[in-house]
This record gives sequence, C-alpha cells and structure tokens, in this order.
Amino acid sequence: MTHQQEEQTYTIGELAREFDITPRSIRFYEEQLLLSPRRTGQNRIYNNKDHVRLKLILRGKRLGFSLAEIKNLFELYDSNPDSAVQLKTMLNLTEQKRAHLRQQLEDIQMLMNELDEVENRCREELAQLKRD
Amino acid sequence: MTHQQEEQTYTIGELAREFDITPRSIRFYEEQLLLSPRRTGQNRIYNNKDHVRLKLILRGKRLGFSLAEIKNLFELYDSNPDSAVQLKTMLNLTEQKRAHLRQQLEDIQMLMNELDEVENRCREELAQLKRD
DNA sequence: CTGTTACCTTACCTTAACGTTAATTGCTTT
DNA sequence: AAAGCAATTAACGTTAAGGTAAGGTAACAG
Repeated sequence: MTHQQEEQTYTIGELAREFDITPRSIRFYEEQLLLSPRRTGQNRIYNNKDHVRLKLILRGKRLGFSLAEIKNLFELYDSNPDSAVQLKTMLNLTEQKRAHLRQQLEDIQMLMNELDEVENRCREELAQLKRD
Repeated sequence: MTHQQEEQTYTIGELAREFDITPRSIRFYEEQLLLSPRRTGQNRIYNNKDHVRLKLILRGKRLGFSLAEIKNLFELYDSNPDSAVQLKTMLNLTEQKRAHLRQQLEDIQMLMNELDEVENRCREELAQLKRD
C-alpha cells in the first residue's frame, strides 16, 4: 500500500483569486524571497506551506509591516533555534513587535472612541433634522 | 481687565522634537493641506489646533492610513454638518473605517497568539540549554 | 490550424512620503 | 561685526510595492 501524500497544490491564479490580489504581487513576493514555490516547467506550483506564508504576508501587510520586515520574521521563525544567542535575538524581536502592536491597539482604541463621538453627534443632528 | 487669550504656540522645530519627526515632514503635511499654520514673516507658528491635528496625522499613519485618507477624514470632520446627506456620508465612512480597524484588531490578535507560542518555545529551549 | 486561456519573463513606469542638498534670511550671542 | 543657530524655499533624489505593456510558451477547444 503506497501511501500517496496527496498534498494540495495551487496555481498562481488560484491563490490570486483566493486572496484577492494580482499574480504580479505573488511573483513580486517571490522575487523578494518571501516565497519559493516548486515549478513544473515554467509554471509555479504552490503547496500548503506557501499558502500559509502568503496568508501571513498579507496579515503582516495589513498591520503595516514592510515586506523586508516580514521576511526577517520568516527567517527568524525558520532559523533552526540552536544557539542561545539566536533564541535571545528572537525574544528581543518579538518584544519589539509586541510594543508596536500595543501602540496600534492604543491608537485604534482612541480612534474608535472618537468615531463613536462623531457618530453620536451625527445621529443626534439627524434626529434634529427629522423633528422639523 | 483685558482678557488676553494667551494661546500656546509652537515653532516647527519644537513640534518636530516633541513628535520625533523632521521639520521636513511637517512642511510636507502642510503642502498636502493637512496643516495651515499662521506665519510671522516667513516663519510658521503652530497653535493648539495644529498640535492636535499633527497628533491625529501621526496616529492615522501608524494605523496605515495614507495622508490623502487622513485629509479626507479631516475635511469630513471639519465640514459643517448641515445637510442630512453629509451626515449620512460621514456615517458610512466611519463605518468603513471601523471595519478596517476591526480587521486590524483581528490580525493583531492572531499575531499576538503566534508570538506567544514562539516565545514559549524559545523559553523552553533556553531552559533546556541551561540544564546541560 | 486557429483561437482562447493561463501562465511566463523582461523591462520600464508610477505613487507616496519624505530625504537631501543648496542657497538664503533673520535673530542673538559673543 | 562675525559667527552660529533656526528657520525658509526650491528642486532633485530615493524607496517600497507593485502596475503595465510587450512578447513568448503550453494546453486545450472547436
């Protein structure tokens, strides 16, 4: 019984559609060494690991990280965590990122509050207008 | 008793230092119509309103908004909310921004979780190394 | 065989958000 | 008066993240 590892694969077009980006972007991420899909002839074939990576890339982007930063994180994550030095470096970096995220959370909180106020004022004024 | 409204003012250098950006950036924001300080002769004089605006600009930037978007938000915020149409437009836009922020919150949550895992793994490995 | 579709590469173009440099101006401090 | 400092304008340079156009290949449909 040959145990075929039927791993799922994707074409570049499929990924582009799924994540609502252009193939150009995906190729660009590869050019920047954030992805490295297999090939069949010329064509790129993406597997599950690539799929996950792409998702992470986009998540990182939404949070305002540059592709270079995302690449760094990948490299850290992938690097065999063998030396204490490496591990400590990693801890430092995660702490930096954490600080960044905390700042963003704070910003979001303040903005949300302001949006609430604006919205309330709007609603009141709308109500006023209706009353006439 | 002449009630002097001693409003606080700032030079461009003071603002730059306070917010840890360059004067160039502040002038650029003005060029993009996000600020419009008074002048004494050639020199720019910023008041409290400008100070608040600058803070908002930077907050917006940290959240990934473009200067153009921030400008739009300012204009909406400033526009006299007189017509029902205007108010409804505003409500729509705030809802859009809200969705954006929610997405970011979700992203941050997932990233935080992943950072936690990575960190824990690192700490365990460090402990391992020490034990030898 | 022709056309369509999806993929490919190469190469140049674009936009946002400043950085950098240069040349100038007006204090104020020595 | 000279020097130093903070401000000014103008203009060109830079970087990131793709967009876009041109030309080419492979598979398949009619």
